[in-house]
Amino acid sequence: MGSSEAEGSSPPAIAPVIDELKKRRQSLATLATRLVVDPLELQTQKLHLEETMSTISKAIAILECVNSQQGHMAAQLEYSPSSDVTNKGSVGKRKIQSTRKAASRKRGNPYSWTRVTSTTIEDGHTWRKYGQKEIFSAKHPRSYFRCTYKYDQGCKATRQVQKSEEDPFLYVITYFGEHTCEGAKEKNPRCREPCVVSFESNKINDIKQEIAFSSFPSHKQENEEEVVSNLTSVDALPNCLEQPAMELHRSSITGLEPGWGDSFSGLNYSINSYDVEFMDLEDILSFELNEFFAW
DNA sequence: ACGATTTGACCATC
DNA sequence: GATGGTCAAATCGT
Repeated sequence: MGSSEAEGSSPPAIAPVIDELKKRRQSLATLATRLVVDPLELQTQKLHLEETMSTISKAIAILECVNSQQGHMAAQLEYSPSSDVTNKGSVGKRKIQSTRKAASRKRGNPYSWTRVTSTTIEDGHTWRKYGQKEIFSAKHPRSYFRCTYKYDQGCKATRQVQKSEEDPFLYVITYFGEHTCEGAKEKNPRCREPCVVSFESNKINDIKQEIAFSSFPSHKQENEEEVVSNLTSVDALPNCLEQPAMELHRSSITGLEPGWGDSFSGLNYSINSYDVEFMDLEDILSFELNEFFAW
């Protein structure tokens, strides 16, 4: 069943996306040369245009690299939907074997995507922490979150947050399942689940951090580990404040040789199941460009 | 009082 | 048997 499907179904169509990105980069370049406005304004706009083009270039490079690995990766992208919630809402005591069985299948589930970020805040959804675990061979514990609307609306989305081994200031956030809930997204439908390509803005990030931490001035928890869980409550932050920049993290693109993405070492966004991400790329770009030109 | 978090226990998978 | 994911009672915060 699964094997024939893996062979027959074509992997995510990346080539068209690459072409589209190239076209947009070209049009941006053309546009940049035609900007005739207030010199002060021009400087800012050019700067942002260059940043945007730089981001697009990186995306193209990564996509091309991924594209070359597509055949190899296709087999790993088989979607294994979460088990049916036939016993959802059963809050009985311990005898819950069927639920456990279903939950444990998450291990190795390819239908996930990973994001590495300097904060754990704001992805447009509200999360409830349901566990934390010390992970063998990992320095930092892993926190487990489920969607706040899991029981209200049967939303199956979950995420795991863990401090990066390489950089303790970064958090590796792995998402599982898709949100089927309404509540969180209604706050800002623009805020899509995946991280977006947005204009770099350290200032915005600083503001976010400031808001995040000032929201819990008297919290008993002070070390960084605990901040991971605290920040989940900050999902109500202004949704217009997006992540500072989309970046890619080579380690989580499965099936690639170590070092393939060294040239992207400054990048900081990771993808496990990239099909989920690329579906949003067009929207992301058009949104950001519209946002920019609305400036 | 209520909702969120913590944490030890349970259980499936490897 | 080791490990990781989830549950749920206990605890905490507002």
